[in-house]
Amino acid sequence: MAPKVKFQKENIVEAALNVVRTKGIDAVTAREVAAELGVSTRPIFTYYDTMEQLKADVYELAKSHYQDYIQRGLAWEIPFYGVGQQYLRFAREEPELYKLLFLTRPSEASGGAMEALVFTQDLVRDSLMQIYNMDAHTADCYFRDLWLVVFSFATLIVTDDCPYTDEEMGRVLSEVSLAVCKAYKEVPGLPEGRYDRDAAFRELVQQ
Amino acid sequence: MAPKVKFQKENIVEAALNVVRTKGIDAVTAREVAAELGVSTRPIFTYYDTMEQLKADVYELAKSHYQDYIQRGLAWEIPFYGVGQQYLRFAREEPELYKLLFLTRPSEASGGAMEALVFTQDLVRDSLMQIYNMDAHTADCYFRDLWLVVFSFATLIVTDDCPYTDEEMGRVLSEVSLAVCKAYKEVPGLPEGRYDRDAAFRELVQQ
DNA sequence: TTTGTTGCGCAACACTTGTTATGCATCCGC
DNA sequence: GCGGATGCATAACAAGTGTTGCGCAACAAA
Repeated sequence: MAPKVKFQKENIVEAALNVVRTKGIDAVTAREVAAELGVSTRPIFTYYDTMEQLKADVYELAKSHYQDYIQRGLAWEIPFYGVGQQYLRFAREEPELYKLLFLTRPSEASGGAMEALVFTQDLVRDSLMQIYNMDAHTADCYFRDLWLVVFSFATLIVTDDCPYTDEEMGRVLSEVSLAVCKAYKEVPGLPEGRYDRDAAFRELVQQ
Repeated sequence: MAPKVKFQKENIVEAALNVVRTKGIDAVTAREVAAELGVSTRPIFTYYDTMEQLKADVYELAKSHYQDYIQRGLAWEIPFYGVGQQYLRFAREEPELYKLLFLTRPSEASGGAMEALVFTQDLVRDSLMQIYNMDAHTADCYFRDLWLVVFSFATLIVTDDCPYTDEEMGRVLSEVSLAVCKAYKEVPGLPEGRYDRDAAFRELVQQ
């Protein structure tokens, strides 16, 4: 009765996400997405009335990729540390998706930075409450410290050549993570000085 | 011999900066800037061959505003703390300029986040070396901690409704600043706990 | 007052965007 | 096979962008 459908909604959203990956959210135009699929612009508008709706779906797909990264971080030996590392990894490997999720205002796409932040905070809070028997408020305070560190690093990574080495970023992150562990677990004595704690952290991880 | 010039280059750059302030850098179009001045688009192109050149000047003007904020921070009782506070103030009062300076890639305008970061780091390093007799590397480490905190807060402020109150941000900032003072000055004993140090900091300031 | 220069308003050009009208070609039910 | 519903390519439209030609009118020198 009708010709077979060549492209599903999924294909279009994935193509649009690939455009974001390579050229950023501003390059997500009807013609650009169509070219990515090797199609005309027509099929896009059989699934979407406006490009805004497509962008909203792209945003959701990007968010689910982000959530995958963070979930994997929870599986690390020290989940608090793992979440931070995975956050940085997301920024390195998917900088344009990072910018879409965290550096654009809600109006332009949907959601906004707050949404992903709250998602992450909920995960970390649950993890801290469960592992360290921490109360919710304290957990949120520690999450805030983690967030301050990794959010800065990640944003520097995606907006410019980051002035800090991966090694330095890892060290600072481990220091913050260690502070959490130290506060709620008896941890082997720390070396003196604020910037030499990574060794102690490695010891802790090896236990 | 010729009609009097109505608009100087300066007027055009300032008008463009006002457009950035109210509608963001993407709204800086020839017609928008002309409307801001109540002129046609023609005068813009007597001073500039392309809009990109105008945007470069706008970027420089925004940077000088930023530098004014930071310079004022150095005049505070505790310059390290003052710089952080002024950085947050800049984000609150000039969010679009902040986004232009710190959340866009170098190619789009000129400069990029690194340029402003290096400028700020130089100022803070000099200040720390002078006041606390700190060596350059240590000063940069402390600057890094300050930067991590305020850069995260500021970026949250301009990209979304920040989940942290001004009071909480000020508290964390004072905590970081206090760590600097504590390391290089004998400071009255700190209350226990990682998140109650603002009282001690206030004491310090009152001395 | 005249004259020549030239800043600027007007309006056009080329281009890119979202969105849509048209018509071809496909392919399921018969 | 085959008819018709319909997915899709083509190409157009309107709106918005940067940029530029045209011509008026202002104004300093004569």
